[in-house]
Amino acid sequence: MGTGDYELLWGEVSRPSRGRPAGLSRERIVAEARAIADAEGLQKVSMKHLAERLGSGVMSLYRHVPGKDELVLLMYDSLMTGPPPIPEADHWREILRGWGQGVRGLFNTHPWALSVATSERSMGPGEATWVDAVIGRLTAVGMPIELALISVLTVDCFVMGAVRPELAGDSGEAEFFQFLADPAMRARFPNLALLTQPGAATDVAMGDHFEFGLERVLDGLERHIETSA
Amino acid sequence: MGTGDYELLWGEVSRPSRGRPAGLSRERIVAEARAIADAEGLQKVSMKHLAERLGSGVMSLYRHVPGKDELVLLMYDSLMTGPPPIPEADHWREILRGWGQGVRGLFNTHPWALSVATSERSMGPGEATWVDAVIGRLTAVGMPIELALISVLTVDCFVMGAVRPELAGDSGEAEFFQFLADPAMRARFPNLALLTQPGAATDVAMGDHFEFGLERVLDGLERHIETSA
DNA sequence: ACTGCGATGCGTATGCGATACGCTAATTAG
DNA sequence: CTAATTAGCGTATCGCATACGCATCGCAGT
Repeated sequence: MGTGDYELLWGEVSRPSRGRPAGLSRERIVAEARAIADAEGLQKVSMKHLAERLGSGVMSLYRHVPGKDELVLLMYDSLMTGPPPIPEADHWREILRGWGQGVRGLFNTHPWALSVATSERSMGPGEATWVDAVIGRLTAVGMPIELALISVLTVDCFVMGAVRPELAGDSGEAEFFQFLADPAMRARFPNLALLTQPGAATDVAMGDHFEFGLERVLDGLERHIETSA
Repeated sequence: MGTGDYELLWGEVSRPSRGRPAGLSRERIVAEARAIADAEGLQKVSMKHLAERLGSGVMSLYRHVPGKDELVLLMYDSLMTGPPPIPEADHWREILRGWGQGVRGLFNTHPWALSVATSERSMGPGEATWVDAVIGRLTAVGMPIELALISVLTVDCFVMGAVRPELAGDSGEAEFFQFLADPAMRARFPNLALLTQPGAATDVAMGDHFEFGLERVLDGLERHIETSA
């Protein structure tokens, strides 16, 4: 992966005038694959299943995408075809907050995207468009461009990390600490046990974990800006 | 996954006195699988390859682990069998910094672990031990326990997000912005183009991205503590 | 020792997913 | 009308996880 993906993501899709015209298209394949992933999970995206949905033969797909792995990369980048989540605000903090929440929303809408995002890959046109846009907006409101880049990266890092527990299930904590039902385990993990005692304010903390963490990251950036100035 | 893993991770490994004694053991299988993953990547961990390494038949493995997916979970949790990365410090900030760096080191030593960590899963005994330990240490130096938990979660989120680009390759930036070699692309992404201009201080920023981000997160937590007090 | 239960080791068979190859069908340039 | 060119896709292959059932091995109880 890594290197060879460049051609795939950035190469142009040729549309020859000669020869048999294409019924399928890379666009349609990627869109249908995304529909499957959204509805049934990335695991259910097989070339066979995909071909059935498209009403075509399995091997026909290979005329439009090099292979399964590459298809997944295309699926991911196509998520960022639309407008980036940049709020109409004039303060960097609000812009980054909106950006972070937008990215979170993306992963919540397309849970399969997280595993793609956290795999080794190179940046595609969609992602580049989005990143370029935020950075442009941040510099427009006065943020130095190097700081803008690293701030976006930092926020993204936090968001990707923080989104995982959300995807694990709404119940969250209940299953997360399931083992603490056993008294022996409460003795083995006394601190975790404290947190699940009746009366502990953990529920609130866990529920708002994303918001809390994001604000802390923004606080940290703010302090850095104040200190540097 | 998710729910059914509980028994696997927390259930006791029976050692019956009757019947034929086991030559293989779950422990040995997991250890060998980890060795393969460390050396050749998680993708190369197949039941066949693993069995060859262990000098056993493929199906013998299934007497000790339920299946491949479960094996991977066991591999991950076994990473946290040793002592947690908690520095001998008395200030929460140093403790969390050391913890964050330690977790980062874990993922750098075992790159395959990141994809497991970012998949949906439940907490195993190893991870529980580590988390219990940090939280205990943080409360010991005066941090409220709810804050300790959410701070650890926040740091973990950042670390997991920030570690990915590191694993992608040492070159990092060069390949990351490969498409910007094309003048047409520099026009299409003007802000990213600025960042790769000769003279831009991006190299430094990207290189220290982890350290920078971690300090920002810690700054954010510090401000929150000051404000709350 | 002897025997039989209870557990392990593992060969074989199955089924699924990805994909290489090569033939067939559909257009269009000349 | 024909040759060139490209898309559609059936068939075959290969790797991988794993269900099933049999053979094997030792200890427990006699």
